[in-house]
Amino acid sequence: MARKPLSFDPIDAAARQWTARGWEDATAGMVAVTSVMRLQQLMLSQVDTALKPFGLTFARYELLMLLSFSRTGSLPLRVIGDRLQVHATSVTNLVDKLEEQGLISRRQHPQDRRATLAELTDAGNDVAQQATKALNTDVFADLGLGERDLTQLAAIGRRFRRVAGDFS
Amino acid sequence: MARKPLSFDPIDAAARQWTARGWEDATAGMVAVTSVMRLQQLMLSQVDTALKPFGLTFARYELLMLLSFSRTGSLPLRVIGDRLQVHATSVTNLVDKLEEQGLISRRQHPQDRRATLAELTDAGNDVAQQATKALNTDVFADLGLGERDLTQLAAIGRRFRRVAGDFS
DNA sequence: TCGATTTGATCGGACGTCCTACTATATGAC
DNA sequence: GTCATATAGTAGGACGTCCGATCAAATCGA
Repeated sequence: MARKPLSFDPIDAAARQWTARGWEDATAGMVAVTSVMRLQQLMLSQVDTALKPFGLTFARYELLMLLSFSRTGSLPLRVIGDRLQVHATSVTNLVDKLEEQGLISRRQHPQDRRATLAELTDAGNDVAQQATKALNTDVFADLGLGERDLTQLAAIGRRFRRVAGDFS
Repeated sequence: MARKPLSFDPIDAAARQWTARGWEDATAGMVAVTSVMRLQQLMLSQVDTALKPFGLTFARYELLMLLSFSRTGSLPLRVIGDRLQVHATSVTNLVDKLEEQGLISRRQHPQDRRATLAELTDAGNDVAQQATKALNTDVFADLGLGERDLTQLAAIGRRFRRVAGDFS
Protein backbone atom coordinates (compact mmCIF):
# COMPACT_ATOMS: atom_id res chain seq x y z
CA MET A 1 0.00 0.00 0.00
CA ALA A 2 2.51 2.56 1.20
CA ARG A 3 4.94 3.88 -1.35
CA LYS A 4 7.67 5.89 0.25
CA PRO A 5 6.78 9.56 0.53
CA LEU A 6 8.71 12.15 -1.43
CA SER A 7 10.77 14.61 0.53
CA PHE A 8 8.94 17.51 -1.08
CA ASP A 9 5.52 18.40 -2.46
CA PRO A 10 5.61 17.75 -6.21
CA ILE A 11 2.73 20.12 -6.90
CA ASP A 12 4.47 22.88 -5.03
CA ALA A 13 7.56 22.20 -7.11
CA ALA A 14 5.51 22.59 -10.27
CA ALA A 15 4.00 25.81 -8.96
CA ARG A 16 7.47 27.27 -8.46
CA GLN A 17 8.40 26.37 -12.01
CA TRP A 18 5.25 28.02 -13.29
CA THR A 19 5.91 31.22 -11.44
CA ALA A 20 9.58 31.25 -12.37
CA ARG A 21 8.62 31.17 -16.04
CA GLY A 22 6.29 34.10 -15.75
CA TRP A 23 3.06 32.17 -15.88
CA GLU A 24 1.90 33.41 -12.49
CA ASP A 25 -1.57 34.24 -13.75
CA ALA A 26 -2.06 30.53 -14.46
CA THR A 27 -0.24 29.09 -11.46
CA ALA A 28 -3.20 28.97 -9.11
CA GLY A 29 -5.33 27.22 -11.71
CA MET A 30 -2.62 24.71 -12.53
CA VAL A 31 -2.19 23.91 -8.85
CA ALA A 32 -5.92 23.51 -8.35
CA VAL A 33 -6.32 21.17 -11.30
CA THR A 34 -3.28 19.09 -10.46
CA SER A 35 -4.36 18.85 -6.82
CA VAL A 36 -7.80 17.62 -7.75
CA MET A 37 -6.30 15.00 -10.05
CA ARG A 38 -4.17 13.62 -7.27
CA LEU A 39 -6.95 13.83 -4.68
CA GLN A 40 -9.20 11.81 -6.90
CA GLN A 41 -6.51 9.19 -7.38
CA LEU A 42 -5.93 8.85 -3.64
CA MET A 43 -9.58 8.88 -2.65
CA LEU A 44 -10.57 6.41 -5.34
CA SER A 45 -7.84 4.09 -4.20
CA GLN A 46 -9.09 4.16 -0.61
CA VAL A 47 -12.68 3.65 -1.66
CA ASP A 48 -11.93 0.81 -4.03
CA THR A 49 -9.87 -0.92 -1.35
CA ALA A 50 -12.81 -0.79 1.06
CA LEU A 51 -15.15 -2.05 -1.65
CA LYS A 52 -12.95 -4.87 -2.88
CA PRO A 53 -14.24 -7.51 -0.41
CA PHE A 54 -17.69 -7.04 -1.94
CA GLY A 55 -16.50 -7.39 -5.51
CA LEU A 56 -17.41 -3.78 -6.16
CA THR A 57 -15.72 -0.71 -7.54
CA PHE A 58 -16.85 2.82 -6.72
CA ALA A 59 -18.53 3.18 -10.11
CA ARG A 60 -20.54 -0.01 -9.61
CA TYR A 61 -21.30 0.91 -6.03
CA GLU A 62 -22.69 4.28 -7.08
CA LEU A 63 -24.98 2.64 -9.58
CA LEU A 64 -26.22 0.20 -6.95
CA MET A 65 -26.91 2.95 -4.44
CA LEU A 66 -28.72 5.02 -7.02
CA LEU A 67 -31.08 2.13 -7.63
CA SER A 68 -31.51 1.48 -3.92
CA PHE A 69 -32.56 5.12 -3.44
CA SER A 70 -35.19 4.93 -6.16
CA ARG A 71 -38.84 4.21 -5.40
CA THR A 72 -39.06 0.96 -7.32
CA GLY A 73 -35.45 -0.17 -7.17
CA SER A 74 -35.19 0.28 -10.92
CA LEU A 75 -34.30 3.07 -13.32
CA PRO A 76 -33.86 3.50 -17.07
CA LEU A 77 -30.22 3.39 -18.12
CA ARG A 78 -30.56 6.86 -19.54
CA VAL A 79 -31.55 8.28 -16.16
CA ILE A 80 -28.67 6.47 -14.51
CA GLY A 81 -26.23 8.12 -16.88
CA ASP A 82 -27.69 11.55 -16.16
CA ARG A 83 -27.55 11.16 -12.41
CA LEU A 84 -24.11 9.62 -12.30
CA GLN A 85 -22.88 12.10 -14.93
CA VAL A 86 -21.27 9.45 -17.08
CA HIS A 87 -21.50 8.54 -20.72
CA ALA A 88 -24.19 6.14 -21.92
CA THR A 89 -21.56 3.59 -22.90
CA SER A 90 -20.17 3.63 -19.39
CA VAL A 91 -23.62 2.80 -18.06
CA THR A 92 -23.96 -0.09 -20.48
CA ASN A 93 -20.58 -1.34 -19.36
CA LEU A 94 -21.37 -1.10 -15.66
CA VAL A 95 -24.78 -2.69 -16.08
CA ASP A 96 -23.19 -5.58 -17.97
CA LYS A 97 -20.79 -6.26 -15.12
CA LEU A 98 -23.34 -5.89 -12.34
CA GLU A 99 -25.74 -8.13 -14.20
CA GLU A 100 -23.03 -10.80 -14.55
CA GLN A 101 -22.53 -10.54 -10.80
CA GLY A 102 -26.25 -11.05 -10.25
CA LEU A 103 -26.63 -7.76 -8.41
CA ILE A 104 -29.01 -6.19 -10.90
CA SER A 105 -31.09 -7.37 -13.83
CA ARG A 106 -32.23 -5.76 -17.06
CA ARG A 107 -35.92 -5.33 -17.78
CA GLN A 108 -38.00 -3.89 -20.56
CA HIS A 109 -39.28 -0.40 -20.04
CA PRO A 110 -43.09 -0.72 -19.90
CA GLN A 111 -43.81 2.37 -22.03
CA ASP A 112 -40.75 3.05 -24.16
CA ARG A 113 -39.60 0.06 -26.17
CA ARG A 114 -36.21 1.62 -26.84
CA ALA A 115 -35.43 1.90 -23.16
CA THR A 116 -34.10 -0.62 -20.67
CA LEU A 117 -34.52 -0.65 -16.92
CA ALA A 118 -31.82 -1.75 -14.50
CA GLU A 119 -33.41 -3.33 -11.45
CA LEU A 120 -31.77 -4.18 -8.14
CA THR A 121 -31.90 -7.85 -7.18
CA ASP A 122 -32.20 -8.97 -3.54
CA ALA A 123 -28.54 -9.92 -3.61
CA GLY A 124 -27.70 -6.52 -5.03
CA ASN A 125 -29.58 -4.79 -2.29
CA ASP A 126 -27.79 -6.83 0.38
CA VAL A 127 -24.38 -6.13 -1.05
CA ALA A 128 -25.15 -2.42 -1.38
CA GLN A 129 -26.12 -2.17 2.29
CA GLN A 130 -23.07 -4.07 3.50
CA ALA A 131 -20.74 -2.12 1.25
CA THR A 132 -22.18 1.14 2.51
CA LYS A 133 -21.52 0.12 6.08
CA ALA A 134 -17.90 -0.69 5.28
CA LEU A 135 -17.41 2.45 3.24
CA ASN A 136 -18.92 4.71 5.87
CA THR A 137 -16.80 3.39 8.72
CA ASP A 138 -13.57 2.68 6.83
CA VAL A 139 -13.41 5.75 4.60
CA PHE A 140 -16.10 8.39 4.75
CA ALA A 141 -16.26 8.78 8.53
CA ASP A 142 -12.59 9.66 8.77
CA LEU A 143 -10.88 11.00 5.69
CA GLY A 144 -8.16 12.69 7.67
CA LEU A 145 -9.49 16.18 7.01
CA GLY A 146 -11.14 18.46 9.52
CA GLU A 147 -14.82 19.34 9.55
CA ARG A 148 -14.01 22.75 8.18
CA ASP A 149 -11.99 21.41 5.25
CA LEU A 150 -14.76 19.01 4.32
CA THR A 151 -17.32 21.80 4.31
CA GLN A 152 -15.16 24.11 2.24
CA LEU A 153 -14.28 21.37 -0.18
CA ALA A 154 -17.95 20.60 -0.70
CA ALA A 155 -18.76 24.28 -1.20
CA ILE A 156 -15.97 24.87 -3.70
CA GLY A 157 -16.90 21.72 -5.54
CA ARG A 158 -20.48 22.79 -5.72
CA ARG A 159 -19.56 26.17 -7.18
CA PHE A 160 -17.34 24.60 -9.79
CA ARG A 161 -19.92 22.02 -10.75
CA ARG A 162 -22.56 24.67 -11.14
CA VAL A 163 -20.32 26.86 -13.29
CA ALA A 164 -19.43 23.84 -15.39
CA GLY A 165 -23.11 23.25 -16.07
CA ASP A 166 -23.83 20.18 -13.99
CA PHE A 167 -26.99 21.66 -12.51
CA SER A 168 -28.81 24.96 -12.17
CA MET B 1 -20.35 19.30 -25.64
CA ALA B 2 -22.89 20.65 -23.20
CA ARG B 3 -25.23 18.10 -21.76
CA LYS B 4 -28.33 19.65 -20.31
CA PRO B 5 -27.92 20.54 -16.64
CA LEU B 6 -29.94 18.73 -14.00
CA SER B 7 -32.50 20.75 -12.11
CA PHE B 8 -30.88 19.78 -8.80
CA ASP B 9 -27.47 18.99 -7.36
CA PRO B 10 -27.07 15.19 -7.45
CA ILE B 11 -24.45 15.21 -4.71
CA ASP B 12 -26.73 17.21 -2.46
CA ALA B 13 -29.46 14.68 -3.15
CA ALA B 14 -27.14 11.88 -2.09
CA ALA B 15 -26.21 13.79 1.05
CA ARG B 16 -29.86 14.05 2.03
CA GLN B 17 -30.28 10.33 1.57
CA TRP B 18 -27.25 9.69 3.74
CA THR B 19 -28.49 11.85 6.54
CA ALA B 20 -32.02 10.49 6.30
CA ARG B 21 -30.68 6.99 6.88
CA GLY B 22 -28.77 7.96 9.97
CA TRP B 23 -25.32 8.00 8.44
CA GLU B 24 -24.71 11.64 9.29
CA ASP B 25 -21.24 10.96 10.66
CA ALA B 26 -20.23 9.81 7.17
CA THR B 27 -22.18 12.33 5.12
CA ALA B 28 -19.49 15.00 4.96
CA GLY B 29 -16.88 12.47 3.88
CA MET B 30 -19.16 10.97 1.24
CA VAL B 31 -19.88 14.43 -0.15
CA ALA B 32 -16.19 15.34 -0.21
CA VAL B 33 -15.18 12.17 -2.02
CA THR B 34 -18.01 12.33 -4.52
CA SER B 35 -17.30 16.00 -5.20
CA VAL B 36 -13.65 15.36 -5.89
CA MET B 37 -14.54 12.54 -8.27
CA ARG B 38 -16.78 14.83 -10.28
CA LEU B 39 -14.35 17.73 -10.18
CA GLN B 40 -11.63 15.56 -11.58
CA GLN B 41 -13.89 14.39 -14.37
CA LEU B 42 -14.83 17.95 -15.32
CA MET B 43 -11.34 19.39 -15.05
CA LEU B 44 -9.75 16.55 -16.95
CA SER B 45 -12.28 16.99 -19.70
CA GLN B 46 -11.46 20.70 -20.04
CA VAL B 47 -7.74 20.04 -19.99
CA ASP B 48 -7.86 17.23 -22.51
CA THR B 49 -9.97 19.36 -24.83
CA ALA B 50 -7.36 22.12 -24.75
CA LEU B 51 -4.60 19.59 -25.33
CA LYS B 52 -6.26 17.70 -28.15
CA PRO B 53 -4.96 19.94 -30.98
CA PHE B 54 -1.44 18.95 -29.91
CA GLY B 55 -2.17 15.23 -29.85
CA LEU B 56 -1.65 15.20 -26.12
CA THR B 57 -3.55 14.06 -23.06
CA PHE B 58 -2.96 15.49 -19.61
CA ALA B 59 -0.97 12.43 -18.56
CA ARG B 60 1.35 12.74 -21.55
CA TYR B 61 1.58 16.48 -21.10
CA GLU B 62 2.65 16.09 -17.49
CA LEU B 63 5.40 13.70 -18.47
CA LEU B 64 6.63 16.10 -21.13
CA MET B 65 6.68 19.02 -18.71
CA LEU B 66 8.50 17.00 -16.10
CA LEU B 67 11.25 16.33 -18.60
CA SER B 68 11.35 19.93 -19.74
CA PHE B 69 11.86 21.04 -16.14
CA SER B 70 14.80 18.69 -15.63
CA ARG B 71 18.38 19.83 -16.09
CA THR B 72 19.22 17.50 -18.96
CA GLY B 73 15.79 17.03 -20.46
CA SER B 74 15.90 13.38 -19.49
CA LEU B 75 14.93 11.28 -16.47
CA PRO B 76 14.88 7.59 -15.53
CA LEU B 77 11.43 6.08 -15.88
CA ARG B 78 11.46 5.22 -12.22
CA VAL B 79 11.89 8.85 -11.22
CA ILE B 80 9.10 9.86 -13.55
CA GLY B 81 6.76 7.43 -11.83
CA ASP B 82 7.70 8.77 -8.42
CA ARG B 83 7.17 12.39 -9.39
CA LEU B 84 3.97 11.84 -11.28
CA GLN B 85 2.72 9.45 -8.59
CA VAL B 86 1.72 6.78 -11.04
CA HIS B 87 2.45 3.09 -11.37
CA ALA B 88 5.53 1.94 -13.26
CA THR B 89 3.40 0.29 -15.90
CA SER B 90 1.62 3.57 -16.55
CA VAL B 91 4.97 5.21 -17.18
CA THR B 92 5.96 2.49 -19.63
CA ASN B 93 2.66 2.97 -21.39
CA LEU B 94 2.99 6.75 -21.62
CA VAL B 95 6.59 6.57 -22.75
CA ASP B 96 5.59 4.11 -25.46
CA LYS B 97 3.00 6.50 -26.83
CA LEU B 98 5.15 9.61 -26.61
CA GLU B 99 8.00 7.78 -28.28
CA GLU B 100 5.70 6.72 -31.12
CA GLN B 101 4.75 10.39 -31.50
CA GLY B 102 8.41 11.32 -31.67
CA LEU B 103 8.18 13.62 -28.69
CA ILE B 104 10.61 11.71 -26.51
CA SER B 105 13.13 8.93 -27.01
CA ARG B 106 14.43 6.13 -24.83
CA ARG B 107 18.10 5.97 -23.91
CA GLN B 108 20.28 3.71 -21.86
CA HIS B 109 21.10 4.88 -18.37
CA PRO B 110 24.87 5.46 -18.30
CA GLN B 111 25.42 3.83 -14.90
CA ASP B 112 22.56 1.43 -14.24
CA ARG B 113 22.02 -1.06 -17.00
CA ARG B 114 18.58 -1.93 -15.71
CA ALA B 115 17.36 1.61 -16.07
CA THR B 116 16.06 3.56 -19.04
CA LEU B 117 16.04 7.28 -19.59
CA ALA B 118 13.24 9.15 -21.30
CA GLU B 119 14.66 12.14 -23.16
CA LEU B 120 12.77 15.04 -24.65
CA THR B 121 13.26 15.53 -28.39
CA ASP B 122 13.28 18.95 -30.00
CA ALA B 123 9.80 18.29 -31.34
CA GLY B 124 8.70 17.26 -27.86
CA ASN B 125 10.03 20.43 -26.38
CA ASP B 126 8.24 22.55 -28.97
CA VAL B 127 4.94 20.79 -28.42
CA ALA B 128 5.28 21.09 -24.66
CA GLN B 129 5.80 24.84 -24.87
CA GLN B 130 2.89 25.38 -27.24
CA ALA B 131 0.60 23.15 -25.23
CA THR B 132 1.48 25.01 -22.06
CA LYS B 133 0.55 28.30 -23.68
CA ALA B 134 -2.83 26.93 -24.73
CA LEU B 135 -3.48 25.29 -21.40
CA ASN B 136 -2.57 28.37 -19.42
CA THR B 137 -4.80 30.72 -21.38
CA ASP B 138 -7.69 28.36 -22.12
CA VAL B 139 -7.99 26.57 -18.80
CA PHE B 140 -5.67 27.43 -15.94
CA ALA B 141 -5.99 31.21 -16.09
CA ASP B 142 -9.74 31.10 -15.66
CA LEU B 143 -11.25 28.03 -14.08
CA GLY B 144 -14.38 29.86 -13.02
CA LEU B 145 -13.43 29.87 -9.35
CA GLY B 146 -12.36 32.86 -7.30
CA GLU B 147 -8.84 33.46 -6.05
CA ARG B 148 -9.93 32.50 -2.58
CA ASP B 149 -11.44 29.18 -3.67
CA LEU B 150 -8.30 28.28 -5.58
CA THR B 151 -6.13 28.99 -2.57
CA GLN B 152 -8.32 27.00 -0.22
CA LEU B 153 -8.58 24.11 -2.64
CA ALA B 154 -4.81 23.96 -2.91
CA ALA B 155 -4.41 24.09 0.86
CA ILE B 156 -6.97 21.36 1.52
CA GLY B 157 -5.46 19.22 -1.20
CA ARG B 158 -2.04 19.67 0.26
CA ARG B 159 -3.21 18.58 3.71
CA PHE B 160 -4.91 15.52 2.33
CA ARG B 161 -1.94 14.54 0.22
CA ARG B 162 0.37 14.85 3.17
CA VAL B 163 -1.88 12.76 5.40
CA ALA B 164 -2.15 10.17 2.65
CA GLY B 165 1.63 9.90 2.59
CA ASP B 166 2.51 11.60 -0.67
CA PHE B 167 5.27 13.65 0.89
CA SER B 168 6.61 14.66 4.28
C1' DT C 1 -50.01 10.55 -42.34
C1' DC C 2 -45.41 10.21 -43.54
C1' DG C 3 -40.79 11.66 -43.72
C1' DA C 4 -37.14 13.93 -40.90
C1' DT C 5 -35.17 14.34 -36.55
C1' DT C 6 -34.22 12.97 -31.97
C1' DT C 7 -33.51 9.63 -28.49
C1' DG C 8 -32.03 5.03 -25.95
C1' DA C 9 -28.89 1.59 -26.05
C1' DT C 10 -25.08 -1.05 -27.87
C1' DC C 11 -20.63 -2.19 -30.32
C1' DG C 12 -15.78 -1.38 -31.31
C1' DG C 13 -11.80 1.23 -30.32
C1' DA C 14 -8.70 4.39 -27.70
C1' DC C 15 -6.91 5.96 -23.38
C1' DG C 16 -4.85 5.84 -18.67
C1' DT C 17 -4.90 3.50 -14.42
C1' DC C 18 -3.85 -0.47 -11.59
C1' DC C 19 -2.27 -5.39 -10.43
C1' DT C 20 0.43 -9.74 -10.88
C1' DA C 21 4.09 -12.04 -12.92
C1' DC C 22 8.58 -12.16 -15.07
C1' DT C 23 13.40 -10.95 -16.67
C1' DA C 24 17.66 -8.68 -16.05
C1' DT C 25 20.64 -6.19 -13.25
C1' DA C 26 22.43 -4.29 -8.86
C1' DT C 27 23.24 -4.53 -4.00
C1' DG C 28 23.96 -6.46 0.49
C1' DA C 29 25.33 -10.23 3.76
C1' DC C 30 28.15 -13.78 4.91
C1' DG D 1 33.29 -14.33 -4.06
C1' DT D 2 28.73 -16.07 -3.91
C1' DC D 3 24.08 -16.34 -2.89
C1' DA D 4 19.85 -13.94 -1.39
C1' DT D 5 17.28 -9.93 -1.87
C1' DA D 6 15.82 -5.65 -3.90
C1' DT D 7 15.12 -2.80 -7.90
C1' DA D 8 14.05 -1.22 -13.08
C1' DG D 9 11.38 -2.06 -16.68
C1' DT D 10 8.01 -4.73 -19.46
C1' DA D 11 4.08 -8.00 -20.78
C1' DG D 12 -0.65 -9.32 -20.16
C1' DG D 13 -5.09 -8.51 -18.22
C1' DA D 14 -8.87 -5.93 -15.79
C1' DC D 15 -11.30 -1.72 -15.08
C1' DG D 16 -13.82 2.63 -16.11
C1' DT D 17 -13.97 6.49 -19.07
C1' DC D 18 -14.78 8.63 -23.48
C1' DC D 19 -15.84 9.01 -28.66
C1' DG D 20 -17.87 7.78 -33.19
C1' DA D 21 -20.93 4.84 -35.54
C1' DT D 22 -25.04 2.09 -35.69
C1' DC D 23 -29.85 0.42 -35.14
C1' DA D 24 -34.44 0.63 -33.54
C1' DA D 25 -38.10 3.19 -31.68
C1' DA D 26 -40.37 7.55 -30.54
C1' DT D 27 -41.55 12.23 -31.70
C1' DC D 28 -42.10 16.32 -34.45
C1' DG D 29 -43.55 18.94 -38.48
C1' DA D 30 -45.73 19.92 -42.61
